[in-house]
Amino acid sequence: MKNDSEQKIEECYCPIQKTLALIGGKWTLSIIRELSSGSKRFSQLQKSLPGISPKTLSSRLQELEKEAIVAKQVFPEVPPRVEYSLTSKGEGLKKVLQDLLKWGTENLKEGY
Amino acid sequence: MKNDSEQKIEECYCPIQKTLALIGGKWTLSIIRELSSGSKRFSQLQKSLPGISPKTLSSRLQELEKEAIVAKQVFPEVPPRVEYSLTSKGEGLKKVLQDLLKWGTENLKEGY
DNA sequence: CGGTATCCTGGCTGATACTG
DNA sequence: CAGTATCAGCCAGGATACCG
Repeated sequence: MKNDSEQKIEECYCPIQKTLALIGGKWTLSIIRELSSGSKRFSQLQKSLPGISPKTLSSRLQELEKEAIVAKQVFPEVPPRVEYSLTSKGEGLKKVLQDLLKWGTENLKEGY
Repeated sequence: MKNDSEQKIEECYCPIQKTLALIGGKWTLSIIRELSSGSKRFSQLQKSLPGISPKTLSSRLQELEKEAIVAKQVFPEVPPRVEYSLTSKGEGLKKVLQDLLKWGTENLKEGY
């Protein structure tokens, strides 16, 4: 009763590695969490994530945008305004994160 | 219909980070995959994972053992024999990896 | 065989300054 | 405001040698 699903994993790990590489960055999950509650501007994200450098934030945002996890909307105003938000893919990713959270909570040793 | 599960993620990411840190190592998934098909010896793992250094293999194995993902069994023989295998926790982790694989396959851009 | 001890390197990240 | 450019530091991981 577990054979069907178990086979796949043993054959192909590449998409898993890619997914981990994508969400495994130091700040990536935090960024996704911040955007879970609605779209935010670059500077808002910076304030919400104490310690992140603009360079890192920019990089992570670009990666996530490239994979269509977050959407970037530019408002042609002065001063410039840019808003980032989760796409439906990003919402789907949250599902996976739930499972990760569940497993981690149930199986990881505490007390660090 | 999605509110209940989504809340948690926005409140606590620590176990997710820990889980990612645990399985995010360069070779960790491959090690788990190798052990999926049954217990293996240190040297067998080395052969199955071309390019891994004994130091790295040892480190990953220790981490996984520490979190009870893999079990280490020492046979007091000459020459020494040690076998590593997945524990039930490790099997449970495979479930999560399935979801990761599914999401990655469906949502990640191809062509690298 | 099954590791540990050392040394070393590349890439990610942080800090900071600067620009459109 | 929303980034990019530049430089420096840390650390996972690689190479290699050695040990019980």
